Amino acid sequence: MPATSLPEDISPLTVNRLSVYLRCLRRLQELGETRTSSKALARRFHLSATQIRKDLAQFGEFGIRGVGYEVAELKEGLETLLGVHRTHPAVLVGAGNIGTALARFPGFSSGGFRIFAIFDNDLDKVGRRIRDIEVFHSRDLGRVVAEVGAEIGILAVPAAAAQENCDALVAAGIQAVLNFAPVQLEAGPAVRVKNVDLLIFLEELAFFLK
Amino acid sequence: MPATSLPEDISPLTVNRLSVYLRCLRRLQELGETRTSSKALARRFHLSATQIRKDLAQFGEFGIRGVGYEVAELKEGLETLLGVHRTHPAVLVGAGNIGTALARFPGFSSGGFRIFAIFDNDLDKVGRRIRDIEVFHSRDLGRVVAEVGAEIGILAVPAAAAQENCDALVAAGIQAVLNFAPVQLEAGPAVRVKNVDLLIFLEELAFFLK
DNA sequence: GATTGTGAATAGATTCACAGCT
DNA sequence: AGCTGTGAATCTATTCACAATC
Repeated sequence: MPATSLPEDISPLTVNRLSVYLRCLRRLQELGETRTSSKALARRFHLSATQIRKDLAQFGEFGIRGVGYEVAELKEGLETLLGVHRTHPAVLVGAGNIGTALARFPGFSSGGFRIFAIFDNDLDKVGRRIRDIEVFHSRDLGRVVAEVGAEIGILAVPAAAAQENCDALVAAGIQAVLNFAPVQLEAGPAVRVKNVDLLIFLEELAFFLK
Repeated sequence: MPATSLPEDISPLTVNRLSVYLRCLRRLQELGETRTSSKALARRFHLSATQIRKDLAQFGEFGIRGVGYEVAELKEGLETLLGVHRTHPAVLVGAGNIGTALARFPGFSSGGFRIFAIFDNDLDKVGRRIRDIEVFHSRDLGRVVAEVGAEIGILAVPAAAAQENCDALVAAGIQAVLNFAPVQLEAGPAVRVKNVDLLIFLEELAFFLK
């Protein structure tokens, strides 16, 4: 029986691993497996069995001692924990290369997120649609964010425009920002910001090249 | 005087922060600042002054006690440490949404990386060019990777095709893989893999929404 | 007999506090 | 006087080892 209580201090590292576990369970379900164990998951997906158990233990008891975990049950438990059992409304700011790719990315819609609007200040793009999502002018950001009740803002604008667009998102009441621009954004403490800097990923790889 | 010695056990966390510091220094240089200090950096970019010093200390002495750091000198030191003082040859596998956006992304070329070839198995795409980079058929991956001497492979293919393409990259002698597919890849211990899963980023944000 | 869940032990990362330079 | 570089102290994360359960 999943308890799904929500303790206060959970590390992002743990949360990221929960996402990984969720992927693994979805994969097992595709393969028709109905039951698993921390050891089986660890072996197959190169994880740590102890860590899986410790991570889950923070949220309740998901397994049966001596037996293991019910795949469907644990999967649903993780979906609930991560909050992807419902769909989160999001908006995308920036309809350039990366923004367009994100708008077309099918994974979001099937994974608990939906982009309801795109913003750009290029008048050639305003009014067009990317995958059925309308592109609005940036000046309408506040209004549209409120209308669609967006919780998450995805920032895919040039570095120089990132802070002002972040400010606009925050002013419009957004709660979390996924930022693809290579700048350290300044948002209030109430807004969670996650930075995704493609160059930093490559630089990490470059560092470890011998 | 930068020592730029290379100790053996450096954490990826440290390396990512070095990348952040490098961005900060570039920004200061744009603004015409010629000298800075750990405290000044920390205040301006919301970092930890002690941590900046500790991170740098692992690689030598970059500053002057009582004075601070020379912006240009520290910037170059970090570029050398991260290995971006030279350009790393890379290839991109997958010319779909994300692959195309990556190929067009100007940041790579200006940041120490260059994509020399794109691979796809869609014959409609083979032979075309994206931003002057030729799209080859995936069957030519081994030959072309060897020809251009690619060190880094960027994987932007569907999940189901990720492992086989990773295998092909590894067989061709690639040393590091940046993987955008939502799968835990199996590469040898000699190959460094960095996973970038957009859904996991959003799930982290979703978790922390109240 | 097998596996979970967990306190204790270990390893790793960050912060503190100050000696050592300029 | 002010800042770097660093050992010591603290905090965080992971792993070990085993009691509890099926």
